[in-house]
Amino acid sequence: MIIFLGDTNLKKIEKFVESITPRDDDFARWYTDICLGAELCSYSNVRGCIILRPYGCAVWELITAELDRRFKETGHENVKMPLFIPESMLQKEKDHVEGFAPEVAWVTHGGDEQLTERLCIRPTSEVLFCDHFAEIIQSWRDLPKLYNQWVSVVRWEKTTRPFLRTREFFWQEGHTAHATAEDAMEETLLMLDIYEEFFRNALAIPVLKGLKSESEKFAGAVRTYTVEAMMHDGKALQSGTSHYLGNGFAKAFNIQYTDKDNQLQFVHQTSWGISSRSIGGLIMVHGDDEGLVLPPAVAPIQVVIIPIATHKEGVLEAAMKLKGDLKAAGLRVLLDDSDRMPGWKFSEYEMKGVPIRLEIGPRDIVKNQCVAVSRDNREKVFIPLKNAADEIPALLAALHRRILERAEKSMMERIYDVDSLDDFAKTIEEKPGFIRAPWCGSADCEAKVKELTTATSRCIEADGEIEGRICVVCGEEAKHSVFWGKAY
RNA sequence: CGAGGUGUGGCGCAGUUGGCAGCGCGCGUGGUUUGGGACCAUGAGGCCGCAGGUUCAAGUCCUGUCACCUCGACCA
Repeated sequence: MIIFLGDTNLKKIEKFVESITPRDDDFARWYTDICLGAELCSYSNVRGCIILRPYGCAVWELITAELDRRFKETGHENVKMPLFIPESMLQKEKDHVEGFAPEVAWVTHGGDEQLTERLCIRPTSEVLFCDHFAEIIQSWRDLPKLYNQWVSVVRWEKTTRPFLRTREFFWQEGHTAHATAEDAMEETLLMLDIYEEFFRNALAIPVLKGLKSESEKFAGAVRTYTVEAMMHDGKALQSGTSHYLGNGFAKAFNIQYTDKDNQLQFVHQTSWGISSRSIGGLIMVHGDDEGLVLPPAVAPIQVVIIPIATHKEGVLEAAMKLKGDLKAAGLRVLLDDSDRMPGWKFSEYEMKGVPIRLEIGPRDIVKNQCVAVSRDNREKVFIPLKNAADEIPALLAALHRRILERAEKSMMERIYDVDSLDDFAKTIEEKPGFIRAPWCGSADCEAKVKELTTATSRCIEADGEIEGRICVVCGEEAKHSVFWGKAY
């Protein structure tokens, strides 16, 4: 049988061939297609490492700028610690070294010569900061020390995915030392709040905030708090953590100060971090079948201007004037006057998640207007050229609100309350999302949930309702209300 | 770490029984186009992952090795 296809069908087929994998057909492949297609990153020749390409790097730089500003506003200072940790130093805190040992990369040689002591490539820098704190802290007047660093760290992961789990990743790690446990706890919670605020207001990602269970907490911490986001496929992404370290590290590293009564005291510490993994979150929360959708705060290009029929009288001039107006208004603008077809450019910048597209062609110039199209809903509005600089910021703000609201609705609608383990297993299997269920607090029950459902405890709900409720596993009195989910 | 898969122009792939290394996209140049991924013409681009072996002859067969991908196990 011979099938004749009309022009329209041929076009559709061509487009289908060139487009990315539909999100709901194969989420994992869709994710990878976006990472590569939006030119965020490339695979490198070392397994588990990625090359951050200019566009992806620009997103990361905007993320770092947003966070760094918040850190500075709350009195933190940036430092840079070395890349290497001597093996003996790493081993000073027992829980810590046990937690990280399986994924540490080692340097054994300098040139041809074997080192007398192996050097670990930092998987995190607690011990480096501790060693340094011990040296610089003597008096209560030296406290608090509020440090942060922007570096990359290495964890020799076995299964890797771009941004979500790479062997080397970029992050910030805050490390602070305080006179009292109360001060350290206050810092721990302050940074957690800053993370939550950052995710909402910069990345338009809603998060659940809470305490990690004993088995999920950071190696060496007394308490670990987390912000957890829900991805489009219902899985959880641990997006930022804030640890209250107590004085365990201080004792291991002898970080002491003299208080006002001339007594020697150990400091109380915190550490907290957000990584380039958050870019993966951006993709998986906001992206759609056309590609990435970026919230304006971290969009390297907030507005792309696409002139139509650039050879026609006045088009390019009007586009350049528009670009100048928008730049003067403080927006990040790109004018694409390349000789690509307009349709090609539309698809390209949708793939890259540019929030607003402005079209300006001969028909608009006659009317002294341009066409603005929002990335998330493709809504078109006509804007008089002289008003563009005033009206675009409002469009950007509206886009941020819409994608945040949509993400919030999507998360809230997919948190399911269950009261039995059967119901738990059935729900997590049939309805991707989070489970909220009471828990007695025992590690055995927690492990049993994981074994039966593959879901792990994500965090303990702050003011969870547990009055009169029982643990979904053992039936004992519930101590906590816990959010559970399958996690990246 | 276990199972599977893949290595051939920049990318995606084909390459039969061993016999001149090809196709699509992309890229360069010239021109026509331009409101949802244009078209014509004309060019450039290769140690077939790497190392051995068999053969008159290897992208193709054999042995080894390396890398990457997917799914598991593991993983603050």
